Amino acid sequence: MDRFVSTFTNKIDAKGRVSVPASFRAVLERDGYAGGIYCYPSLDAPALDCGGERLAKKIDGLLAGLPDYSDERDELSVALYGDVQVLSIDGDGRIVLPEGLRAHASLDAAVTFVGLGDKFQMWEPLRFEKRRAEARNKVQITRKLFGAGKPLISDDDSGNGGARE
Amino acid sequence: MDRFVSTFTNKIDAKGRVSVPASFRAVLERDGYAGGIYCYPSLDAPALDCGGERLAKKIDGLLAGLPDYSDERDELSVALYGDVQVLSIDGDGRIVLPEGLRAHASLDAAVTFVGLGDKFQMWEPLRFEKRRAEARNKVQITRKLFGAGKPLISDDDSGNGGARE
DNA sequence: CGGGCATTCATGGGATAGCATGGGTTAATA
DNA sequence: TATTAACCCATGCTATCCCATGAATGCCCG
Repeated sequence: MDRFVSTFTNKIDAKGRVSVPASFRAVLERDGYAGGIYCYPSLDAPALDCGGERLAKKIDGLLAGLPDYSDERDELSVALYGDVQVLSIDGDGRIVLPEGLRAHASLDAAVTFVGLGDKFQMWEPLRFEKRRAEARNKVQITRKLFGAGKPLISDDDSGNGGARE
Repeated sequence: MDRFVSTFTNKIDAKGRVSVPASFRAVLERDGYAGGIYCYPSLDAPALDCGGERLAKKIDGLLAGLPDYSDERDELSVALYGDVQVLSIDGDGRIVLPEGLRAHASLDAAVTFVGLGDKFQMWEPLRFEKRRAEARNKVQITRKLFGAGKPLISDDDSGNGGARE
C-alpha cells in the first residue's frame, strides 16, 4: 500500500491522543517516515491536512521557486511553515493534537481520517459526513452530465456513518 | 529534523530571558551550533530573524552577489550585518534579548517563535496572529489566481485532488 | 464446516522524563 | 562596591513511554 485510502474514525482520549489508522501508518513508513507527520490547517476547509516526507518536500518545492527575501516568499513561508506542526507518533501509533489545530477543525471527541492519495485529512466526524454527502451529490450530477450509466453506489444508505470497515 | 517548523510561544521572565523551543535548539545543533544564534531585526516586519550557521552563510551569499563598493552592497551590509547580534544560549536553553532587538519587535511579556524552514522569527504574539491571518488570506488569493499550480490542498475533497503526483 | 486460539489494533491509565519557568548565587565589569 | 550578566538548582506541567484491556480478524486444527 502506498497511498492513503478510505476513511476511519477514531476517538480522542482524555489526554488528547488519537490513534492514527494502522493502514495510514504503513503508508507513512513507506514514505520515508522521519519521526513525525506534517500537519497544518487546510486553507479552505475546517480540516487538517497531513502527510509524510513527500508532503514536506512539496512545501519546500513551492518555496524553493521564490527568491529569498521577497514578500511572496515571506508570506508563503508564514502561511505554510508557520502553521505546520510536526506531530510525532508514539509507540502505540498515536498523535497528540495541539490546541491550535484542534480549534481550526473543531476537533473534540473524535476524528475522521480521510485518505486522499498522497496525503490525508482529519475532520470532525459530523462535519465530514455533511461534506461527504455534498460531494456525493456533485458526483452524481457530474455523472449525469457525462451520461454515465449506472450509479456506482446504490441508494440504500449502506455507506452510513460507521466509517469503520 | 533539520528545519525550523511550527510556532511556539514562550514567556519572557523578569530578567529578560526566554526559552528557545527545544525543537529549534535541536535544529541549531544539527546546523553546526557555534555557541550562539544569529539574530537581527527583520527588514520588513516588526520581528526578529534568527538562525544558525546556515543563515549566516546565506547572508554572506547575498552580499557576494553584489559588487564591492556599490551603494547597494553597503546598504545591505549595514542593514544585515550591522544589526546582527549573536545571542548565546545558556545551560537551560534560554537567551537574553538585548534592548535594541526587543524594541524593534515590541517584545514585552512573551515571544512567538515562528519556524520558517532554514531560519525562524521572533514575534510579539498578538502581532504575529494578525500577520498570520493576512498571510493566509493572501495565499488563498494567490492560489486562486494561479489556478494553484500544485494545490497542496484540494479545493474539493471529493476526490482526486490530492491523488496526483 | 465450525470452534477455539493467536494476532493486530484501538483505547485507557499509570509512571517517567523533558521542558518551560522562576528564583537564588556566583562571577565579571565599571 | 554596585550593577549586570552567567550559572545552577528547584518546581510544576505536559508530553512521552510502557503496560493492560478488550474487541475484531484471521488462521489452524479438530
